[in-house]
Amino acid sequence: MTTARRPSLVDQVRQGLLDDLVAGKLVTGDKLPNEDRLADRFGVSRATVREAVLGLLEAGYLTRRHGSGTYVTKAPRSRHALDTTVSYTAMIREAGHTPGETVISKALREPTPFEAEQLVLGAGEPLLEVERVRLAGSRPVIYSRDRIPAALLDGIAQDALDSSLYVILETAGHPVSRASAELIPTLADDKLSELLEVECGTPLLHIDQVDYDARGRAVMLSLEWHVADAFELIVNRRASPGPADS
Amino acid sequence: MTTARRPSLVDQVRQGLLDDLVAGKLVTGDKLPNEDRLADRFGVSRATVREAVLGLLEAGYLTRRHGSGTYVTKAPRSRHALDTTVSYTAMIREAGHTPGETVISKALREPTPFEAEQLVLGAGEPLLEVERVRLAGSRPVIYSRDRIPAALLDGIAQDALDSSLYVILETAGHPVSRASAELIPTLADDKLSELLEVECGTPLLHIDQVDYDARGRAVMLSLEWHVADAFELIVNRRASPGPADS
DNA sequence: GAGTGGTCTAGACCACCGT
DNA sequence: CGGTGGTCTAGACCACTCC
Repeated sequence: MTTARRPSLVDQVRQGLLDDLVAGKLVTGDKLPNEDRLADRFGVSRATVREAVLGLLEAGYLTRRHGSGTYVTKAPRSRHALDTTVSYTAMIREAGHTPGETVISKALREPTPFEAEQLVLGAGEPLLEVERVRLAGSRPVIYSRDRIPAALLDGIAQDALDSSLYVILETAGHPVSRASAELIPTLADDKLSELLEVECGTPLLHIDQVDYDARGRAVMLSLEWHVADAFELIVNRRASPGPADS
Repeated sequence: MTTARRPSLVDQVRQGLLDDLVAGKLVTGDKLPNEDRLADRFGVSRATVREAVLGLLEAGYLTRRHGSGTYVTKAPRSRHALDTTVSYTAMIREAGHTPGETVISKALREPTPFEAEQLVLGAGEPLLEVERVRLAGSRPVIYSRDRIPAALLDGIAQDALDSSLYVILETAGHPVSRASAELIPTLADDKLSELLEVECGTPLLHIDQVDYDARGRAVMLSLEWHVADAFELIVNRRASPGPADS
C-alpha cells in the first residue's frame, strides 16, 4: 500500500454510505436521508457530509437533485474505464481474465529529439524503454512501449524494476497523477500482427499517452496498441460543468 | 446559452484567477498567493477560495502541494477532449475547421428489443432516429446514428428538432449529465466508406455511447464512426483517487 | 410552505514542507 | 520553526422542488 493513515471523517462517512450500498440497505432509486440527518448520524458537520457525498457523486453512485434529494444511481458505472484507471493488469482481471505480460525488451537508450523535449531531458540524459505484450490468459491483448527518464530511476533497486512502471514512478517520488491520451484507430502491420497474434490488417486501437506527476512534469511516454475485441474500452463522459469551462 | 444567472462567488474567484492565467500575470511554475491572501483579495472566505481553486485543479490549470503552495501547471490541458465535452460541433471548430452537418434521415420507428431495454421503453413506444454526417469544412469526419425515445420530445416544437440533440434533450427537461462510451477500432465497410468518403478498409474509431440525464435515466443511444486522422481524440485520465475507490 | 440541496462565512486546529 | 494547504465546525441564508 502507498497510503495508510487514519481515515479522515470525510472518508469515514463516504465508506459508511458505501457500506450501505454494497450491503443492499440502499438500492437503486432510493432516496438518502437529508444532509442534516446524515450529519447527525455520523456525528459530523453538514460540510463534511457534503464532501463525502461529492466523492460518491463523482464516482457515479449518487445523484443530487436540488430541492428534491439525493438518490442512488442506476449504477451504470463502468469500473476500470479509460478515464479513471491506469492499471491494465486490473482492467484485464476485471474483465475476467488472468493478466500476464511478456517483456520483449528493456534497455537504456538516447532519447529522440521529440522524446527529449516531451520529457524535458538534458543533453545526453538517457531514458529507459520497456517493450511489453500484455496477456489476458494466454492471449496477447496489448503491445506497449513505455519510456521513462533514467534519471528518475536512480535510487531504485534493480530488482524493483520488475514491478509496475506506475509503482516504480511512485517509489521514485513521481507518482502519476494524470495523463493525456490520444486515441487513434489503426491497422495491424507485420510486426504488430506477429506480436499480438492477429492477422495483418486487423483493426487496433492505438493510444499515444503522456503521464504527468503532481508537479505537472511529464514522467512517462507510452505507446500502446490494443486488440479491438479483447475487452471493452470505456470512457465515462461528463457534461461540461458550465460554470467552470468556457 | 442555457443557464444565465448571477455567477456565484466561487465562479467569480475562479474566473478572476483564470483571467490572471490568460493575461499572463500567472505563468507556468508560478506560485499563487496563499489561500488567506486570495480570500482577502477577492473579499471572500477561505472556503470559497478553496472551492474555486478545486475547480482549476480538476481542470488541470493548477497543482497543489501540501505544505508548499499552489502552482500553475505546465498547461498540458487538452480542451474539448472526449471525457469532458459532448458537442462535436465545438470540437470541430476548436480544431480550426468549419463545422457542418448533413442529415441523412430523421424518422420515428419501433425500437429493437435491445433499444427498448436500454431506453426503458414501454410496448409500442417509438423512438426518433437521426442519421447524420458531420463535416469539418467540406470533409466528412463523423457518421452518427442517434436514437431518442419519442415520448421525451412530446412538447417540443417541430422546428426545434433541427437544433442539437443535446439542446433538444435539455429543452425536454432531460439534459444529458453524463455518458458512457465504448471505443472500438474498426474498418470502413462499403456504406461507411461512401458516407465518409474514405476507402473501404480505412481504420475508423467506432463509439457506442449511452447518454444519461441527471436522474440516471438513459435518454439517448448513439453510434458514431470517426475518421481516424480528421482531428485528435483525446482522453484526459486521472489517477485513481485512492481514498474513494477500491 | 415545508423540505431539500446550494452557497457562504469566520474561525479553529492539524499535517506537511521548507529553511 | 514559520508558512502552507488539509480538515472540520456551527451556523446562516438562498434557490429549487414538490405537495
